[in-house]
Amino acid sequence: MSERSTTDRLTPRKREIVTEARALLEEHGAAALTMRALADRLGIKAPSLYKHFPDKAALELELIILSLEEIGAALEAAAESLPALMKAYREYALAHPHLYRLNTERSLPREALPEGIEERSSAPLLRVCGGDVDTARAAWAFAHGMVILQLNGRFPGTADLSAAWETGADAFEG
Amino acid sequence: MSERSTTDRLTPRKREIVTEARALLEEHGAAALTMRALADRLGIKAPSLYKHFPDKAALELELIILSLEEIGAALEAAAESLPALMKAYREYALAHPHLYRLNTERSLPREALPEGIEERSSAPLLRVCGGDVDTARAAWAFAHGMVILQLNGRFPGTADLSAAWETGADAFEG
DNA sequence: GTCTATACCCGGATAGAC
DNA sequence: GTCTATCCGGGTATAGAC
Repeated sequence: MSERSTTDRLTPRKREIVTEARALLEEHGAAALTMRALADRLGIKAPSLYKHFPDKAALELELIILSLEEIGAALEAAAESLPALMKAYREYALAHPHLYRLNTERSLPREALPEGIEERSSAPLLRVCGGDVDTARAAWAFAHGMVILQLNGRFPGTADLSAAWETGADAFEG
Repeated sequence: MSERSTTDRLTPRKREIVTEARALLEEHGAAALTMRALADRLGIKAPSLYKHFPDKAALELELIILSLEEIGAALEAAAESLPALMKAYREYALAHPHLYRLNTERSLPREALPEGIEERSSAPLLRVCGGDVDTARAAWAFAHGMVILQLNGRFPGTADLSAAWETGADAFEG
């Protein structure tokens, strides 16, 4: 269970860069996360970033890892029941919408990910579903759908989303 | 119930352009849908497109309208039960992944949409849910989540997604 | 309705000096 | 590890002739 966290895996300078990248992303969205803007924020010039990361994708990978770790931890802390776990998922995603998007809107670069992180991130859900992978996947799809449709402005402004969440949580508990 | 379809609303030339835009999008994805590439495909130069549409967003709007109409029709044709309707939703989305993405990954430009199209598109689902909006929203979130997580390569390659769909459909029927 | 020419802005990334 | 200078490519969009 050695779970080398982001903190151990990166040099201090790289961690600083990732931290600022995260802040930039969370504050202004994916479109604002450019190598130039990030460099500005760090008080350096864009080309200097390439001494630390080979390309932008490598930087984004660190953000994805970070987000997977945090989601796993948030779910772990709420794994007493499916409704509690869904509440934690919803709250994490809505608290970090741009990071959540970066994480979920592209296919996982599985080969580049630290060993076992994908499993760790979803283990609490699977456990709460009694090991039933079909229920776990369906529940995940529901939760992700609720979050992302809301973030994408797809529900009417008047919609009572908490009621829909409750309906979904109940549906998967039977 | 006058439902001016795309076919009546646009001049023939505009329809040709929209048709080619759709083909380009469906064949090569959103990133490939550029004004230059679209013009190439039509055998004209990019600036000429601006004689027909004020900007790219206006063109994309037509694609979104088109997709909403088609989804509504697909659901209408399968509205005998929730599982049947979900099957239709899944099949439409997977048959037109890039169009489906264009439609769902941004907030709906509701003011620019033809009157009532959003309602028409979702009416079959609401009807099948017996008018219960919470169930309809939860079921939609589930279906969208399943589709988009699959398109984003989020499920393991070995996952039995049909089983997860069935689990979800059952959950919302009780 | 189409063309040519072009402006404009933005992005990621590299070379080579210090 | 940072800099300056620069390349290269891509996109949307406009002006004005035909």
